[in-house]
Amino acid sequence: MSDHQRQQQRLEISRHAVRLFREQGVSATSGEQIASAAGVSERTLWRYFRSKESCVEPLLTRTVNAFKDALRSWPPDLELTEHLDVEYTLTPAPSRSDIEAVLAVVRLTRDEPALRAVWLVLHERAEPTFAEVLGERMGLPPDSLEVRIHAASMNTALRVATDDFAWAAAEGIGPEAMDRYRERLSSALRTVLRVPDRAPAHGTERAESGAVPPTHPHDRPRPPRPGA
Amino acid sequence: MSDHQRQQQRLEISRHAVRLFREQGVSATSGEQIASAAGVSERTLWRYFRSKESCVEPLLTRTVNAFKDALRSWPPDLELTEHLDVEYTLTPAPSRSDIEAVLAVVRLTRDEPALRAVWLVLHERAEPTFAEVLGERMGLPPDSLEVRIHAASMNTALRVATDDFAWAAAEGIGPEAMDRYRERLSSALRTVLRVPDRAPAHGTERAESGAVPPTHPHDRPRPPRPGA
DNA sequence: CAACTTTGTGGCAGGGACTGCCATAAATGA
DNA sequence: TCATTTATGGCAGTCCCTGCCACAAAGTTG
Repeated sequence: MSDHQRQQQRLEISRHAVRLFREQGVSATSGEQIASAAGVSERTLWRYFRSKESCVEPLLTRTVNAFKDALRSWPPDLELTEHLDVEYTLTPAPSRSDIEAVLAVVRLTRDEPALRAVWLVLHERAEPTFAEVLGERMGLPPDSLEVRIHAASMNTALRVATDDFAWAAAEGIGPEAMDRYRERLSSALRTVLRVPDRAPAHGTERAESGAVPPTHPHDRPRPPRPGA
Repeated sequence: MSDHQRQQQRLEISRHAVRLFREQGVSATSGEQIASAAGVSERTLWRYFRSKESCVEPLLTRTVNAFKDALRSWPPDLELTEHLDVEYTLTPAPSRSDIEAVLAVVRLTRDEPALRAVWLVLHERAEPTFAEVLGERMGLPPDSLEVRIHAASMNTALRVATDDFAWAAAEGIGPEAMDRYRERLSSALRTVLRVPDRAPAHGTERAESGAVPPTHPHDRPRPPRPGA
């Protein structure tokens, strides 16, 4: 079986899993349900995914992958943000419904610690790739501390911006939402990369800290008693 | 039962869990073992911890907490790195063996995805605190995108530096190792905060990308077949 | 085409993580 | 001292997930 076929299979399962998670919640969705919805036996489901929650991975990865692709095509003579403005559309590969599914999952991660974990792990896994590109740029080895830090920061900026976007676009995504997203992402990357801004300082893109607060009171060790 | 007592109990269990994880590996350690080692019933173990792996949390949190404390005592007239050099000793609260345990766990996270996940989640949970301090500093609301990004970057820098340290100090930690750690952490934070360096640029603290490479080939979807 | 090997899948059994429920003990307070 | 709350243990049960085996599909060699 080709690697590509396997990926497709995983993606297909992922779509079903996410649909069920959205409809019923994660804990109310059993592995058996996912398996039968995807038309495979439960046994093979566990061969494809190590855990119930990791079923969302193939879909979630798409946001990071889109960024990766954009990064790799980053020409040396351009600002990163400028390049992303034209390149990082996120619309090419994934369909509209896929995007909405991804964003829905991101929102789910707020209250589902296990999903949050796969989201974070998934992002971290992308860091070596970022480090490679940045290392190239900076003329430093990709495994040097400095490059790794920058890569991780970039990663983090991407994550925060995406989180933000997921909540801002909670009800439907129009082109203006996408624009807002790119704008926020650019802003985030700029603060990380500290590219000399043409505008004097801040004041335009931040200010109103609008949108839904994507903070995460989520996890906590979950002790029996919340109060005193 | 006081909150503090509960914390102590959790910490105590955590020590046992980590010891067992180090001795036998995570998967070979059962919840029952942890419970009986800690002298509680399995039932109450699950009341204290939502999962086997999260048992390491109370210990792991100490590194982040130490940083939090140092951050909070950051006087307005000092560079952060200078402040940390004297304040962030990490030795005050936790004992030597605790520190070693923490570092061992951090090393374990390389090959134990579940542990890696709690490590990442734990770090992310600290970001609001960082954001509060930074927001204060920057005169911006703690929930503004810019502040959150900076907080997250700081977080990430701390994580990468700690990871690095855990591997560099794999065999015993002397004072020189601690010094190296602080140095690396300072370096990491400097690249994130981009504080104007007194030295012309780089060239002193990075250069040799020494230490053990703390990259993480760890997770991967775990497909049955690695090759073709 | 036939025999053989390789690879993907399903079924079954089982272990272990985790939860709900109830009984009971310990702590708190009047 | 009694009543109430709170922490714990035991037990049963569910579900996630794995090891094993048997079988089918696909590729390889003669």
